[in-house]
Amino acid sequence: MADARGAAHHLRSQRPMSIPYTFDVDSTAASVAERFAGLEAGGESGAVVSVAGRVMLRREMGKIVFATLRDSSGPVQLFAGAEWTKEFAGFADLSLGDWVGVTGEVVRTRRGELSVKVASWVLLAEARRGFGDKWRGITDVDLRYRQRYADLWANEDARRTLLLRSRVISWTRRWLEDRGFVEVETPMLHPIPGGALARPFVTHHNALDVELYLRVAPELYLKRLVVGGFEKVFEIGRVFRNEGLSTRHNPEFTMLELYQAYADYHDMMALTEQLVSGVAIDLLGTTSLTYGGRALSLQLPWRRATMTELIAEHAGVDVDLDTPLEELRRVAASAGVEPHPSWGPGKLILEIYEKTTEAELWGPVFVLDYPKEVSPLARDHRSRPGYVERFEPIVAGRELGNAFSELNDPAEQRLRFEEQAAERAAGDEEAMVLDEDYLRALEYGLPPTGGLGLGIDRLVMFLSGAEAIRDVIAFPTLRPEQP
RNA sequence: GGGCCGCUAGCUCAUCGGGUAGAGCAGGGGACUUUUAAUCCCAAGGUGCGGGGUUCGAGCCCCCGGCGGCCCA
Repeated sequence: MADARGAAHHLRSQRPMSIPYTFDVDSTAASVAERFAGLEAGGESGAVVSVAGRVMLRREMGKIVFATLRDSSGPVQLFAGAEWTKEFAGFADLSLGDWVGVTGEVVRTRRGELSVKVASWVLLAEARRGFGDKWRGITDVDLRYRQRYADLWANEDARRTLLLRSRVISWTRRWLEDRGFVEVETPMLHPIPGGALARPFVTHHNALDVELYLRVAPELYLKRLVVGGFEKVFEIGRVFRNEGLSTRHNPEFTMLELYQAYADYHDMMALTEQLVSGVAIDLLGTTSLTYGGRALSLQLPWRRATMTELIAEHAGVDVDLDTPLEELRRVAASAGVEPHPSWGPGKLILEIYEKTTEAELWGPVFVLDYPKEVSPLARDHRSRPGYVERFEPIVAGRELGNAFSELNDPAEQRLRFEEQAAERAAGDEEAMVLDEDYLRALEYGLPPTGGLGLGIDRLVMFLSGAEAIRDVIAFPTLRPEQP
């Protein structure tokens, strides 16, 4: 047990003190600050409060001790003195990180700091490990994510970001419900992975003895619900994609997907820009953001431009589906793409777009009209043969989502699935698998429907200024710690 | 997968032409009745990521591996 002893070496010794099961809190740090904002320096309010939280700083000066307590609302100073604080010596012995409950009068010190003058206090939990450098916090990136519980206390930004995430999700939910959308929950365990071009995680159900897949998207189930009569549905939930980790990718992330009957992708664009600019206005008070040191305006309306137009703008080449394959391959290759022989013009154009254009698109822009070849679930464009009515909203060079006028013709959907099967056979592990039950659902009749998927993590990223997806996820996926 | 950078006390970081390591904070002891990262004194704290090699001697140089970061694919 040499290791255990070594690891425990820096742990503080346990103090014999009984920990109560509850503590009656009647005020938060923020409420104290608000309620007694008018108290003058040296003033005594006469009001007694009970607060609880963690000791963040301590200033000990003999017969008196100042401490900074923080609860989830913020900091407040504690002011203890040998003459008025029960068990003063114990209070003076508190360590940074200890949880305490405190009762006392709200006063303002001579130096003007609003304080709770500790009459009595109780230890609620002992911090047997320190929270790192009290000024610099924890900066080791790996340590921050592995020990998020410590990071969240040590780094205010980390807390603020997760709080914003919570507000974004709750705001979105309310906003959609106000517009008549109904929240639903669909399976996370899929017998057939579908709804996105991505590699799934595989798992096994023992009782049924079948392979199941963690969902890569809820899409196909949500559209089944539209078939079943839910005209406006949405789901906010986790999806899982078996891909690498990066600043922008976590294997599990949160998607908003919504479907609206009788609507098309133009309606989805309007909804997207209203939702995103609305959440910014309501939660941040502005549509003028800064991301990565660069201004980002979410002001409406957002630009709408086709993929081929944008490629022409950014890569200086005119490409289209009737461009000779050889030329598309040449353009792709000169953009640094290694064209696979099985790729048709649509896939080549998409690759060219992703390589030359996407990252250059800063300000919100709807990239319209994707090649049918790469969009197996989107409906044919009403006037551009070979394209579908699909768009991706791009913000700060990243795709924020994906939307289309949904393909609702079961025969056409079957053809698309068969093309996917061919690509899968050709080695594309991200290609979709034919889903007979989904086709059966379409045969019952899916009305014209607009669908949208929005990446909540990415939305929170640019609203919060976080440059890594890990910052907006409480517990991002990490390589397991070595024992 | 490739390139670059990093890994030293619980945390944040130093050190040197190769001579087996130092500070701040935290934690421990002490002083101090209005502090704001309080201050001051004392003591303690290290398998320098792991393994090889070169060398009289390696935290430092070389090789292999591990983990992490950034960039690229």
